[in-house]
Amino acid sequence: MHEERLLALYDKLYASFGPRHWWPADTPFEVIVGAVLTQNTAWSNVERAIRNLQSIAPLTPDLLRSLPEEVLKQAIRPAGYFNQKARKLRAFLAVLFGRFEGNLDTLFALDTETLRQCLLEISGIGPETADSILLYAAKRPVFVIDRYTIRVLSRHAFLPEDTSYAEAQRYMTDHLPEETGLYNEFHALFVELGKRYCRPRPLCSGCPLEDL
DNA sequence: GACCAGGCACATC
DNA sequence: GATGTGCATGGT
Repeated sequence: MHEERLLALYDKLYASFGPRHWWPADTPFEVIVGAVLTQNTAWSNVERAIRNLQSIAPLTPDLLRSLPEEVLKQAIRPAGYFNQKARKLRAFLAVLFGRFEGNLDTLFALDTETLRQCLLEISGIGPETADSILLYAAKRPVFVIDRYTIRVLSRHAFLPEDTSYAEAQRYMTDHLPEETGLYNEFHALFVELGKRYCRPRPLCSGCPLEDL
């Protein structure tokens, strides 16, 4: 029942927007950097920050770790909260180099639950950032919830609008087949709908889901 | 100028 | 456990 309606939503979104080809990044490490930089920030601003970093050298853990504090901050400045985000990226690198030889493959060798806990212990990485890394960088079947996901699901009466992250996540995984590819596309489609039509104001103008 | 954006940590009740 | 606040840039 819930599953049918969710899949109907998915089909309608997919028919409207097509495959989103997420995450918009060239490497798993770039996914991680983008996931931190996009916290409460428009993606267009993150793109500038990532371009700035790439203009210095290919975006790798070693490069990022080698950058002086001020150079890093100035590069990511367009993404906002640059002091905090510089610290968050450094906190991730400290764990990556301290415990996993600076090697993402070594970090990603952990099982999904252990990896999620490991990420959540890093200051600056919360549930959405951790799950984005799990799904889009490590390719694990973990459903990512974000502001748009909750807004779309509540406006279309799947969930109350004050639903917590964990509750929304469980709702999705309880009512969908556990498939990385489905979770990947579905979340990306939520974001696309959210950005285009499901905004705080005006509410739902021209939304392609009106008859859902 | 107000509002919004692919959150999170921390303080406080 | 719920609620409030600071963090910062750039587009609409």
